[in-house]
Amino acid sequence: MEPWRPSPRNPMDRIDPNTFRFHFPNLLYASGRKLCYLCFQVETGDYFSCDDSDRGVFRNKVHPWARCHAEQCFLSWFRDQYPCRDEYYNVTWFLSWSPCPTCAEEVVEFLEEYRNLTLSIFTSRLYYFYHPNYQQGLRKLWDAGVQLDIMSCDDFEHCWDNFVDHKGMRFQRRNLLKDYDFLAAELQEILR
DNA sequence: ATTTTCAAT
Repeated sequence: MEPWRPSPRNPMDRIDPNTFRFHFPNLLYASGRKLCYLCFQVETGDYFSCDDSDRGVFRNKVHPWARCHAEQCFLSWFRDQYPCRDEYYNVTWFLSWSPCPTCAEEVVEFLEEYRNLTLSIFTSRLYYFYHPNYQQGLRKLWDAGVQLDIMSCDDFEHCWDNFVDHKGMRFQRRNLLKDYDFLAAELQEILR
């Protein structure tokens, strides 16, 4: 039987403001956030100019026969969209949940394919951070040269401006930074 | 501070 492979799908353009406010806060107790959002930007070439970056949003897919984490959706989309492996790429992710160990492995393989690609991950929350194998997944990313950080106020504002269908509404931090300090300390501890 | 989270005993 053929293993199921996630097929590239088009990313969303923008997230609904309420979806952003529900799914993105730095919460330690993130009850009900049973989805993961990934906002990305891809800059190409020698000059990483922000003006012509490719942007979009992925969410994990759930099918009766298979699942696809948001990161896997991105990776398969990227391989399809940017087949050139030698080009210089600067990729940034803003994630609502940090990658699971499987996705971390797949990202490391992806970075081995694209030798001139740099990846920065800003995550709002740490997914199962107290499980050793999840911690190890994050360390593998770090060791592979991925920049890893907890989403800060500036990151939230950047996402609001670029990935949220804000219809002119001004950015408000509200509870977005609620457990930032705890999560940032925890991430430092994991990567130490 | 310590838990239920890329849904499902």
